[in-house]
Amino acid sequence: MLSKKTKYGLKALTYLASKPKNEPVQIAEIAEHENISQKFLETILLSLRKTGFLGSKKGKGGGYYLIKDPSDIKMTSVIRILEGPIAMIPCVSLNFYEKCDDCPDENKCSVHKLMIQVRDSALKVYGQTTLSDLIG
Amino acid sequence: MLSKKTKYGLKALTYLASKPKNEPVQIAEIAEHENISQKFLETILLSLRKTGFLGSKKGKGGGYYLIKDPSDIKMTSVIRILEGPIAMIPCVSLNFYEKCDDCPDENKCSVHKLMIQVRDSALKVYGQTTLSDLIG
DNA sequence: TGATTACTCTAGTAAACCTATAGGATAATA
DNA sequence: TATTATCCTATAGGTTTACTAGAGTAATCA
Repeated sequence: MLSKKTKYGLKALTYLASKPKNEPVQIAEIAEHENISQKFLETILLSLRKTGFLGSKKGKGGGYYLIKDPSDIKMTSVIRILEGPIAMIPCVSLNFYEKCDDCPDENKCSVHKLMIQVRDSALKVYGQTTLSDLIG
Repeated sequence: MLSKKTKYGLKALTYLASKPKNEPVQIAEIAEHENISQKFLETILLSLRKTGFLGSKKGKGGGYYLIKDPSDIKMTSVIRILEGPIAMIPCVSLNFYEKCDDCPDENKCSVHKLMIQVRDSALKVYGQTTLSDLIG
């Protein structure tokens, strides 16, 4: 399941992408337009800023804005930041790999085999989709 | 993330599929072979029996066995029983649809748009994979 | 019949995770 | 200096996950 965090984060990014570049948009405006709890959105936007997607400006006329061009923001990186691994199980994760306790041999594991295919199919979608594809 | 329940269930099904048909295999044997807590596996196999994948026999020489041919068991149905929806968000789920509270218009939602693609790509994998593809 | 075996079923629980919310600190602007 | 808006940490409260306990039921075999 996609967390609310990821969902809200994506919506906020899309909203920001629809605005003129480098024009700060206030949290309150995004929250209201997308029906998101403002306080919750604060923490989400903060993490998107710390990971290099957003810039911010404090004080009057401040807000958040996209740093990169929407067509340069791939879903793979957004999802990994907000949601975590794209793989459904750590033993097939490219960026968050972890061995299974119970598996003596990954290469013989049926779940492993299946989940590699699922991962690759998701990766294909996320890899060819950028923020600019989500607008409009 | 794939739950342990689904992972263990898939492993158990694969193990059963590798055995001669209609020969009951005890929970204890599956649990030991796949390194799964026996008590936990009990509840998983029970739910697979109740949903028509497995048959069971009580008493000495009893156990669980596959009812259908492995090539007739599609991953779509196994996953839906064990894990729940294949979609990552209820508003794009075919079998577990639910409207989002915050979305006034699904068709204009960027998350909706993206998640339909992800759902379809997962569905393609699960739809063309059967239990027999996972053996060996 | 009675002992053993093995599945059936209901509850309970500890830990982890999710979805916020609170409240003060910090910085920019006017 | 007053106002605006982000920054940051902590924590509350609910839900889900991953088991575990223990008693019940049915089948087999001596």
